[in-house]
Amino acid sequence: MSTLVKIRAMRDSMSNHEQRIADFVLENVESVRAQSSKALAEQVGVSQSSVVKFSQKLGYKGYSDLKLSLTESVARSAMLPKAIHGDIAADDDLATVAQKLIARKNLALNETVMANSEKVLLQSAETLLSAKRILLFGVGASSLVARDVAYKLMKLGKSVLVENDTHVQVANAATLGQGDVVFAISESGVTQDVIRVAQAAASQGAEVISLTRFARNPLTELATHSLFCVANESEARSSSILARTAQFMITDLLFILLSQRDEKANELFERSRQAVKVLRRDS
Amino acid sequence: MSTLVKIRAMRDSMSNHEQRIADFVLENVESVRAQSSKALAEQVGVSQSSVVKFSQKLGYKGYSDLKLSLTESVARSAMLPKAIHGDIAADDDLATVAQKLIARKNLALNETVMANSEKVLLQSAETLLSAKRILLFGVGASSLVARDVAYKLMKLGKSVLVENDTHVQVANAATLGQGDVVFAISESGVTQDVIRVAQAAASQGAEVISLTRFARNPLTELATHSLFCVANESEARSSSILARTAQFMITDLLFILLSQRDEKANELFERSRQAVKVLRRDS
DNA sequence: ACACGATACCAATTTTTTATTCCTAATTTT
DNA sequence: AAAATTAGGAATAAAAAATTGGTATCGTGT
Repeated sequence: MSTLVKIRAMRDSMSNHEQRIADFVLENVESVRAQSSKALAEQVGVSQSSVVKFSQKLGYKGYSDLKLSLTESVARSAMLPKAIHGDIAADDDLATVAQKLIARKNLALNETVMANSEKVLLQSAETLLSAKRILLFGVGASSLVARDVAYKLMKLGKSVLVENDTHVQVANAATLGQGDVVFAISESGVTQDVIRVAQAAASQGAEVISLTRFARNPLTELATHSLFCVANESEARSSSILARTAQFMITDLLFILLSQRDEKANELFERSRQAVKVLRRDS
Repeated sequence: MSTLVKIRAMRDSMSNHEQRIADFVLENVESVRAQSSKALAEQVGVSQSSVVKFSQKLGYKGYSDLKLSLTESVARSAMLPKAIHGDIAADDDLATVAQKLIARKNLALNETVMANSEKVLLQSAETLLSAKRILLFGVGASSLVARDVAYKLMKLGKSVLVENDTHVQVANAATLGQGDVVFAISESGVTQDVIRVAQAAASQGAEVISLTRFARNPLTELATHSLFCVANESEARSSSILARTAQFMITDLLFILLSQRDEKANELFERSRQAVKVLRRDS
């Protein structure tokens, strides 16, 4: 669904007419696929050139390119396990809730993977692998994800900094420089604390990897590598369950990539596992 | 793959030049998708009109239509669950790793739900709902899950204790009594620290909810309500990714059950969300 | 073997579609 | 309020696709 996700993500930063095109496309994907730019323009009530410009603004070469990519994503998403639609309702019974939750998590996982470019993922992995030091952080719920990544990176023998206190974070960031990496996690991408730290680090020459929702936001602007989460968290009830699920998808994926790359990984990992085993027995 | 199948099926009943076009398309699906009829014609060494006729003979409106349908089938087949089975290998490429990871997470989610009895899940929810105080803990990676649950319970207005330091945990447990609940998370179910705390709490009359791997273990023996995770973590490489995924499945499920039950939940939750929003804007 | 119809194929042309350019109006910035 | 940037459309250029018309080729029946 990547193209549709992209359109949805950029919708809010679009102009009047562009939004109208976006809405129409989102509503009528199927019919758009078979229409020419002129026909679409007429239906929406804008000029043909606007449709072409809309396509180009989304990053496509032109309208044909958009259409191609649109059919591609539609075909892709049609192959995904059909999720039970509709939000989890207050009177759903346990089995239904469980089923819906699984379906939604699954959708978040799939869409998150599709929302990210292979290139950026691989580059991020390389960057982390060759980093001298890695500063991880996130605010609120994301801080747990940051901490999880930190544990994993430690297992790989990386030098890692995690810290909840934002003041300490800024202080830490100030000590970073060339060859160091900041991994910033923020669902919204607008949290000031995170931006401040990223800014501090970037200005010292450290690389910044961001993990945010799939939309333009201040954090991605700062980042050297932007990773994205897709979580269609329509209702408040679900808290940030899906956002977290999506974040972990990316961090887990990165971790696996790192393990694959780092030849010493398995050895070191095994050693640390043994150490824990010993501890467990002793205590 | 339907389009490619169709081409292959009709290939034999085609004329000389048409077969040449068919062969080229079958060999170079990817590049054809981006080519115009003229370009394709040149590559194959036939006229542009032949390419159009070829498309029409296959049942498409024209060349563009064929191209669209071609990308569609390619996308479809790319999405087909390829090598779902088998571990993630060191030389799997990114797409494969992602697919396998999703498949494994999905399996963990489903099996975890199936491993738990509805009754225990519902009882656990009720227990948490009516608890005076809730002490949460887990060791290592599980401690993050505990913390996540703590955040969510706080949003619901529950009185929660989370603590990493095991000594403090024991001290905390000692203060618990009738009406209090311990939520203990431990993948193995044998970690001494966890058991000690659970024991202390249980002896004071507090209820114990355990979340462990799906097997008999000391912790479930102690627990009033035993919840289980299923994570087929065959290889070391995956670290505790699947275990964590499974643990979150259960805690997320519990959280939703609680939200459903607690009428005040949405209101309180909304309030806390607003508070965070304000903070964000100020800072 | 030859004529007949059918099909294959291409070049040229027409039609359709797409992309660009250039201009105006609106909006934002200074 | 002036300047600069941006949104959007009309007109046009460019490109691509589809049709046409005609010749060559193939197969079939006589």
